[in-house]
Amino acid sequence: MPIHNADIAAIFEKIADLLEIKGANQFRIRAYRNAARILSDLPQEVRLLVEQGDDLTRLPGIGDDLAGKISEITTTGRSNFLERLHRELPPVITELLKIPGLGPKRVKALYHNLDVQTIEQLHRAAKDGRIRALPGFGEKSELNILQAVEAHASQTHRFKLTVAAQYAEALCTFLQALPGVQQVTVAGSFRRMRETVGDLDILVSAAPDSQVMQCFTGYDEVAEVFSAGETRASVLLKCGLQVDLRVVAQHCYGAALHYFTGSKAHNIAIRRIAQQLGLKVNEYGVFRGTQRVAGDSEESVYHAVGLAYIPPELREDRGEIEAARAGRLPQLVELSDLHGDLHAHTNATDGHDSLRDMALAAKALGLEYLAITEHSRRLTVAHGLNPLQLARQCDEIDRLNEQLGGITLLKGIEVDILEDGSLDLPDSVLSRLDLVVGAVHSSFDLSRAKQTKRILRAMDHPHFTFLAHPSGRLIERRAPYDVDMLHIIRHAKQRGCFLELNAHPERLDLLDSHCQTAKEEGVLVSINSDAHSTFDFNNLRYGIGQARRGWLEKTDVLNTRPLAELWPLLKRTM
DNA sequence: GCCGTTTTCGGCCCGACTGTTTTCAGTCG
Repeated sequence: MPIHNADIAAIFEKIADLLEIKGANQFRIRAYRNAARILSDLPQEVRLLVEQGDDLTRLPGIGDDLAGKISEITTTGRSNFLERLHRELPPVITELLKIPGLGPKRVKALYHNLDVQTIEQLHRAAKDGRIRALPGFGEKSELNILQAVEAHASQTHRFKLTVAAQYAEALCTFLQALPGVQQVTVAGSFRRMRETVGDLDILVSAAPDSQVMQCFTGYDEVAEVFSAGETRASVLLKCGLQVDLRVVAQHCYGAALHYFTGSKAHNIAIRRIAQQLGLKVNEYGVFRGTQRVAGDSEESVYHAVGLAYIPPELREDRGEIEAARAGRLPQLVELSDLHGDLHAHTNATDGHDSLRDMALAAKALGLEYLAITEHSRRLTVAHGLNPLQLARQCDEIDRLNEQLGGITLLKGIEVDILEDGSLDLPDSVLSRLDLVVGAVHSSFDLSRAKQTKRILRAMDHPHFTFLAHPSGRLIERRAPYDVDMLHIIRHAKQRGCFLELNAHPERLDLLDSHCQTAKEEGVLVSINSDAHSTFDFNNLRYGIGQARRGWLEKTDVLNTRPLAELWPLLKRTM
């Protein structure tokens, strides 16, 4: 069974957890966590680098020791070091770190004094009143642990960006209307457009005498207040979403926004640079000694440490700081750059709205073209079209294009890629279309080799235009199928076809790291709504967010082209 | 455990809130 980057990252996280409980050097622990993050973000499988004999220490944060451990894990599937740690501490004990309020020191104390190893044992110890007697704990701590354990049973999960957006919008409207409130911004992973968010981080600037904190903790939707101080509060909404609020004075807004947007790794890197320059960065500003030299705006924070402004979507410590320093940050694609949408459905299959309504909605958004790409016959659950039905729709599109002004409908299909890599409709039918979108909707569990071969063969088809939702994952619901994405991207380059970034909030597929690879390999990405109703065009902004996280610029995106420039790109040359 | 335009050793981001404490450790973001 091949070892994936996520497997190695999980082992490193486990090692870091156990080292923390043991009380090891905090920087050693950080090195493991940092390496876990680097590996998770890496677009290529590190196992392949090991097989090729590449020097792993070229990766940031990986030195001789960790390179050796990575090689060991990829070849044996195990880590001697982790197993040695397991002999000192029970492996399950790291579960205890997931309980809010329990960190390494307290877990260690609970284990050594009360032999607590599992969450069940922790629950019993708290109920029996044994925890309050431990040094450093008290009655309040014991009660908090009991409540945290009981809440843990109901599992906190991450929220999809679109879902979080609904709660965020309502809360911002509420906060903005409070007396004394000047500015309100949702920061954190939401602002960085991560595909899911674990909590909402909201920044507010307000007059010193404002009652914003009290109003926030008293907000209708609040189920529980975890903490509430003068400048910071943390609550749980009834929907299960945690919200952290930070209030600062207006003149600190830029520094606070930078701090509260993260990511943590990005902030640490920035602060380290500041340190080298004899500066200190915190949420109140940039300081030289006691003198404040920047912090009104985020731009001023970056400039103070000698960098160009870095857009939030790039702030993951994945090379953006080096790029900013070298003056080669990308000019990220924007929603207004899109000239069209190349993936949409109508009520002819599983969509809700008519051809005409979809066209008018796209036109109202300012799009110049919209491709209609229904499912093909194989996908019976979606009422996929057979050749005759598709021909009729093509006729209808021709008629509509004569009537509609300001928008052009393109004739397409989202054709199933069958298990052997052939397409679900005959060439004679596909040849009439403006574009052919290939998609995998079945046999998700093929081996990596077979799944990759299936897709490569589909791309070889002379009419194939781009691969829809390339990884097939559904966020929080279905893992991506196992494919060699680098091979697929290179094959797309060779064949002159493209990849989709599907903007549906459940998909956001291509993944951001694969967008970067596509860009590096010179393969254009098409950012499409996969709209099944006129409302779904709203999803394009999430696709743009994902594309920006993947460093894509206007020129890297297929459908930023005006129609006149798109036509020749749709006609395959190879 | 990593890293270096000052370094191969000695550093490693910074502050708020809570609870158990009498001045601060632990946890979190």
